[in-house]
Amino acid sequence: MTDSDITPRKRFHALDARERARWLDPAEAEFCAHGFENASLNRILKQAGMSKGRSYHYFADKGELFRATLDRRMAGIAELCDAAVLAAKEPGLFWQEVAALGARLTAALQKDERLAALIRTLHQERAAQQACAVQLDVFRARVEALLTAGQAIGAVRGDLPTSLLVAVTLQLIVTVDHWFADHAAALDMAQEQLLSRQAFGLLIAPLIPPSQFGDDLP
Amino acid sequence: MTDSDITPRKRFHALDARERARWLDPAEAEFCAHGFENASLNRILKQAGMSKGRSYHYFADKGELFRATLDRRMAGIAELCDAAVLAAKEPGLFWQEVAALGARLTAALQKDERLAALIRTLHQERAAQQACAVQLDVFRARVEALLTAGQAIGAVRGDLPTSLLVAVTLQLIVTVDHWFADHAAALDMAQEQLLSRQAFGLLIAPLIPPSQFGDDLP
DNA sequence: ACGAGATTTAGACCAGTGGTCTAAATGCTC
DNA sequence: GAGCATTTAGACCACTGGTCTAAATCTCGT
Repeated sequence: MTDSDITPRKRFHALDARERARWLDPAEAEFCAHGFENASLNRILKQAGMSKGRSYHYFADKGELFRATLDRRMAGIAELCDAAVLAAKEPGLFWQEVAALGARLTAALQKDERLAALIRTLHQERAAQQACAVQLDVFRARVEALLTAGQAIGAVRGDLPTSLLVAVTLQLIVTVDHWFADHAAALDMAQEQLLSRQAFGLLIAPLIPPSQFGDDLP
Repeated sequence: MTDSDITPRKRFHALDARERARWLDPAEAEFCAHGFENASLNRILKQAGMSKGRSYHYFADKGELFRATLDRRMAGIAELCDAAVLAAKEPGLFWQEVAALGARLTAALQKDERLAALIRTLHQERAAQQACAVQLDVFRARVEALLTAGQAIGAVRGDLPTSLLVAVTLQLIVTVDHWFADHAAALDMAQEQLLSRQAFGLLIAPLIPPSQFGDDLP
């Protein structure tokens, strides 16, 4: 059989984990250190001792290598997102489950510095977002399902398009995360715990049905 | 006098408006069409009929050219931000002034498509943000002053660091703006007006003091 | 064990990037 | 018009991600 219908991605996937790490370890180091656009493919290749030809045999382009790097780190994250939150039948429980979910993800990111760096790159660079469009859509769909479930039981406001609420929520998550990353050094642990509890309120404030607070706005 | 203490920026500033436009018009077209990083300096130069040497005589680097482009478009925006909002003495009036300010800025951006494109680039590309760090800090300071004034009269929650509220507010502004830019085509004017009123509530929700709504959160 | 055919690999090469530098042209003043 | 500072053109640099060819290697039927 000719290789015309075998994508580089599949070829890479067929390699064993040991061999894949020979690519992904240097790539991850480079992407974490320089982000996506400023990462140099040539530098990665030199570091990994691989040639251009080999690279484009296994990865269609730079984006595919980034995606593979991210995929490896993301393994094990999916199982943190259990479905309990979708089953909640009243707002109090719903938000409690959301808070627990958020805490789990936050803890995972705090433990895995490399993953946090990759995700921050993904957040900051449009080119990286294009490279990972599929994964991002999956994540977006997850958040959308969550918000829709919240709307169904009246925990989330239903007077605005879901896509707008999703966009706002995603941005708020990364913004708050980013702020904590920037200011973590200046906080002791007690402060950080207190703040992150309050920051959770910040996150969900735009989602609360507007009738719940006094409408003294123009 | 030798030119060792004259910066490229000053040299460009000394040109008359007619001459400056010969640089800025092609630069603006390129930046609007391709963003910052993907804009090609060589293409701009070819378009403007200028040489490399001349370019680096007037602009230290690509970023300085982008900054000059943005500066020209931003002239006239500052006067839209009058100080009435800072003088408000009770929450209702404060939010009313904020809404008016937001409406003015939104209208300005809707009228000036090029400015909107440049600002969107500024929002999306880290490299552009670094090039315009000074202007961004000025804007951040403006928002911070506004929020501090709001906190002083109890219109804005005071239980979280101002810098966090500033970060969240800035991101929400661009996110909501972005959503509307993406979905404007699918909305008729009446829908858009209604939505943008509601979206304003979305914007300020994280800023409202938390005691104002029932704390049924974990 | 061998040779044909497919797969994998190395790395020269490409058009492009932002930025530097030299040397000529130009402008300005005495 | 001489002499000097400023301005200008564009060759050149190291580098980018990506393409392509030709050689090496591997696989497999005999």
